[in-house]
This record gives sequence, structure tokens and C-alpha cells, in this order.
Amino acid sequence: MTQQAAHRRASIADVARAAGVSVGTVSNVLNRPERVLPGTRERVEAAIEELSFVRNGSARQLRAGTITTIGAIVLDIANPFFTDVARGIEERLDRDDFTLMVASSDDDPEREQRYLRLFEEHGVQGVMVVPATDDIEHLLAIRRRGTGVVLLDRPSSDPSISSVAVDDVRGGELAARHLLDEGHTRIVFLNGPHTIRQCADRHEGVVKELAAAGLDPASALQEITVSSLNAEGGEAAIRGLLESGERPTAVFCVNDLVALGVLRTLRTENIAVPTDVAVVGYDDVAFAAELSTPLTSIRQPTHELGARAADLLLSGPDAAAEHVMFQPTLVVRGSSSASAR
Amino acid sequence: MTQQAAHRRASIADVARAAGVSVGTVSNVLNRPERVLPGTRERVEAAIEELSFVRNGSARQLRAGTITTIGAIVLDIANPFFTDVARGIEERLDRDDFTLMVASSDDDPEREQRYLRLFEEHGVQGVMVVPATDDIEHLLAIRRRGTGVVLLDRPSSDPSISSVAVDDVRGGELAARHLLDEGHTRIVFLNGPHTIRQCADRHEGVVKELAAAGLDPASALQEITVSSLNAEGGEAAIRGLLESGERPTAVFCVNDLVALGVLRTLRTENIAVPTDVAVVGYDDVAFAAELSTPLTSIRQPTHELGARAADLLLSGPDAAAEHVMFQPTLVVRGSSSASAR
DNA sequence: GGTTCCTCGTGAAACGGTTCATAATGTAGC
DNA sequence: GCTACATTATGAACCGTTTCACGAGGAACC
Repeated sequence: MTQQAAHRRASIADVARAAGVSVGTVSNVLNRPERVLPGTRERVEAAIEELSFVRNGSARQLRAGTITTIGAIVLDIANPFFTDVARGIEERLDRDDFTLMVASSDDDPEREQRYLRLFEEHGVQGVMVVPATDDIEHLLAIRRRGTGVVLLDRPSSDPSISSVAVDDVRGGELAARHLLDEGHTRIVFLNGPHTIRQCADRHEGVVKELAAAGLDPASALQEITVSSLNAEGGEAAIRGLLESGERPTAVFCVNDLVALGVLRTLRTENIAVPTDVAVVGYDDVAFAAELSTPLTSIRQPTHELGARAADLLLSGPDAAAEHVMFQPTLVVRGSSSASAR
Repeated sequence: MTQQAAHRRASIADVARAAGVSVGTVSNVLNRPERVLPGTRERVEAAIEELSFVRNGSARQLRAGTITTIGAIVLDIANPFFTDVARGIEERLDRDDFTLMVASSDDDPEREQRYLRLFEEHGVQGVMVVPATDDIEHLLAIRRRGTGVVLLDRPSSDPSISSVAVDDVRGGELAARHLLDEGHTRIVFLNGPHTIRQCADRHEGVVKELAAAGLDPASALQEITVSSLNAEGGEAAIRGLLESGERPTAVFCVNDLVALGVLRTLRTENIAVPTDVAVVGYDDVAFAAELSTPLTSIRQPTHELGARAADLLLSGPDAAAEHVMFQPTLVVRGSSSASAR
């Protein structure tokens, strides 16, 4: 009969006592079983079973110093873009038997901090962060203290911190250029706050391209900051715009979820896409091509992004920092171009 | 100038030395600052800053015993259903200043085990698991050892383990009933392996409903196990079916991602939906309504699912186990019914 | 039979915090 | 001036592992 200890979990000492050996031997059974005589080992294993002993990870780690876990902090766990990136990370990590923990900062610097500290205090090998702010001083500090840091989906402004990103300025340019090519001369950009670098960069790209086309960005571009970077945010933004009597002809959305909300709203309002309003999204998530109005979008190599970030983190804390920059591509579909098949 | 210690992180003893106080005092500054004289406190804080000291979470926890973190293990982090549930969990957890770590088992019992052990060894308050197998013996063991366990999206077969689920048998019934109502007499069910309870239950529901309608499930139902529970799995399954010369009239997909793959394939093959083939999905993810053929789906209360699970876990390890069962609802759209607006 | 090696097992010293009984100091009251 | 009592600070014990120098007991060899 398993005698259920009321509260305290069995420790290695309890096991040693039960098996009639020393704690060192139990530890050896756990970590280098080949060094202990089969008979002894079996006795210890029986005791472990009997007491349903589970290693205390804290103690183990306190002594050992490190664990094979890495943490990732993304802006929004409900955004397929980030989970696709996470998949890429996981697959790479699996090869080295590392383990991934994911947390969502929800664009909130305070939450980001909290998770960052949690990860650091628990001695993860490294963290991948999609920073919620432009300021990465706190990440530098973590890096200095010896925890690996890789910026995800965002170029690093500091040479000592690795980053894996996609050229967001270029993405903004691609979207704007496409809309200009389609004959639009005014663009509404449903963007996130500029504290998020990706948003600022995409904005910069749009401005650049408009200027290059001889348009004055001040009048040719209307930027609206969405309340949240998802379908609800997109819906609220476009609804607000329509209710104020404005009717844009071209809407560029900072991600496909926002675009989804826009398309949904336009459909219920019986506004034709792309005839009345052209819509361009960002990320090219899996469902973009299958929407009632297939969504034109800027594609990013999510998988490679994650895998490369994992690569950098696994290459060790002493490897030179690298700054990887992927290029986005434009995928034209029916939401922005009547001629797209 | 910050003198960079080559390797070892500063410990509380280093701080104490630098500030000219005892370790106990440093600990007090950290945990009960009101008990230490302002002057002393400032000296200690300066030393902390100077040495860029970070608490060692393992040591802290080793002594304290517990942390305010809970872990969640889902089947597929790239599936919007699970991330929506995670959102629900997070929001509830936030209220109590708990922290959520998410891991993806990828339907793999071994990965599930690995993460489970990781969480348990690190002393999380509790874990929420969408089990990858029908066997929950290992979860019972964890529960016995004092870590909270809540089954997510799956009823518990054991009274001592809480669960929050949606009635999957009912979901299968709803889908089957709807297709029967639409005049179909044969259903192809693209399902996951029956080792995943949800899949088995939905199958049971379909069989039940077919039998209730006087049909012989053996001939009226063709079940195909998809290679993976996502769009690629759906695409491969339906493609295999078509290539073998079969042309189903009604396809029920175990989730919306699979359905997405099916719709995509049918479209490229120029097979009309719902005229030639009716398609029903499961989960009613955000984009289901916006697809080129709006997808009929079984809706589950994702948010409530997560929030309730968090509730149960936060109610403490000694609270009586509860078994919450939500009811799914059918949302009819154009993919299964020509009359749906 | 003595020396040298090997194989197993031991026990105590870390690891870096928290906690708590105790000491040191100052203040008040009589 | 003495006792009583706060207020701060101290330092050692403890949490549960891992590691490592060391000892005991054989086997092998000359």
C-alpha cells in the first residue's frame, strides 16, 4: 500500500533511506545509472516508485546552474503569425532536445517585463522576444547578465543582441506600391502603435513609397491606430471611419487579423471589395487565400524566422551576434485587384 | 564603471558584501522593504543596481516551495481554437497575478510527458492539459503528488480530476443531424486518431445520429484519419479520396483547419461547395464566417472554457473536483447549405 | 603476498536564497 | 539609573539536489 505522505513530497533522502543507500547513490541512479550495480539500482528504483518520487527541479537547477529550456515572448498568442513562428522555433529546438515555453505579452511592456524576469530568474538558456516597446535597454541588461537574447521579428538596434527579422520598411513599401499601381492615390493605414517597431517601420515604408511616387504623405496617407491588433480592432477602426462619413478607397492593415475585421465589416455594410475599397493585409496567414474576398497580403517566412532564431540561441552565448533580415513578398489576391485571378 | 564579472552572476551574498550588510538584510530589502531603515535600504538598492543582481528563482523557490505560475499543454499551438482558450485562461489568471506558460504537445504523448515533468519539477501551482491519449494515469499521479490538474477540452473519467469540456458527442450529433437534414445519406468524416478523446467522441456522436435516422453507420459513414490535424492534413486526406476515384457528397471535418484544407482543395479541383460536396467544420474559428464559402461549423465557448479551467485551478488543490460540461452549438453557413444566407 | 587498478558506494560540501531566533541599539517610563 | 520595550540588523539553519574526494573490497599481476 502506498502510504500517502500528507504534504511534503518525497526527497532524494527519503528514497535513500527507503532503499538503504546513500543520497549520492540515488543521485547516481538518476543521472548515471551505469555506474551503479544492477541490484542496487533496482532497489533504488523500487523505492522511487514506492514513494512516487519526483525530482525537485529547483534544487536540481540550483546546483546544476542551467536548463535546456528557452522562453519566447510574443505579442499575441492568438495571432497565427506568432504561433507559426513558434512552430518554427519548436521544430528546430526539438533537434537539440530543448524545450520551449511560450508567453504572450499582449503588447504590454509590463507583462513583457514580468515574463522576462520569470524566465531569467528560472535560468532559461535564452529568450526570444518580440519587444512591445522600442526601448530594449532591459534586454541588453539580461544579455549582459548571461542569458541569451534574440529579438524576434524585429531588427536589433544594438550590435550585441542578435535579431531575426523581416524587412518591415520594405513590407510597407510593397503594400503601398501595389496600391499605387492599382491606381489609388490615398491610403488609409490601420496600424498599431509606433512603440511597436514593426508598426513604425511599415509606416515608414508606406511614407517612403508615397513620396517616391510624388505624393504628399501628409494628405495621401491617413494613419489610424487600432485599439487592438486583431479582428475586433480592425472592425472598430473601419466602423469608426465609416460612421464619420469617410469612405476610403484603399485600406492597408497592419496584419491579417485586422484585415479580417475590415473585410467582415465591409461585407455587412455592403461595400464592395475591391471595387469600392481595396484591402491589403500583412502576414499572409493560412486562411488569407480562402477568404470570401481572397486577401492580398505581405508574406513573411514565419517558419524560417522561428528556426533561425532558435539556431542563434542554440549557437551559445559566446557566439557573435547576428542580424538576420529576411525579405517579405507581396501576394496579390482579389481584395485589392480586380484582375487577380 | 560597471565591472563586468566574467561569468558568475551576482548572488545575494555579493550584494550584502558590497553594501556592507548581512544577507538577511538584503533579503529583507527584497521582500519586506518596510522593515529596513531607509538609509540601509538605499545602500542595498545601490549595490543591487551596481552588481545588476537578479534573484535566483530556483534558490528562491527551493526554499519557498511554490510559485504563482500555471502551465498549459495544448495539442497544437498553431490551432486558433487552443490559442483562444489560452486567451481565456490568461485573462482569468491575470486577475490573481498568476502567470501562464504554454507548451504544445503536438499530439505526441512523449512530448506531453516531457512538458508535464518539466512543469511538475519546477513546482507550478497546476497544469491544464489537453491530453494526447485516453490514458490519464500519469495525470492522476501528478495530482496525487500535489500539483493541481485540470483536463482541458475533455471530460474527466476520474472523479478526482477536474475537467472543463464541451460535449463532443453532442457536437458530432449536431454535425451529422445537420447533414442528414440537408438530405445527405452518406458522410465522410475526416477525423483525428481515436486516442484523442475528442475525436472518438465526435465519431460516437455521428454514429449515434446516423443510427437514430435509421441508417447503417457501417455504410453511411466513412471515417478517414488525417495525417495531421491542420490544413495540410485535410488537404492530403481529401486529395487521397478524390484520387481514388471517390467523390463524397458530405464531408465533416474534425476541426476548421482541416476544413480549410478541404475547401482549398475542392476549390482548386473545381468542385462546387455545397452543391457537389457539403463541408462542415468544428470550432467555429474567427475566420470561418469569412471564407469564400462561409464554413458551417460547431461552435465551442473557447473563452469560457479557458476561464473556467483557470477558475478551478485557482480554487486551490483542496477544492473538490468539478466536471464542467459546456454545450456546443451548430452554426450553419454556406458550405453545407445552399439556403444559408 | 604485496602492489596496483577498478568498481561501487559514501558523505559532506556546495548552489543561492528565505526565515527565524537572537543580539544590538535606542527610547520611554518610573 | 534601571527595567521594559521597540526597532533594526545579524547569521546560521534549511530547502533538495549534484558533485567529488575518498574508502572499501576485489581482481589481476608479478
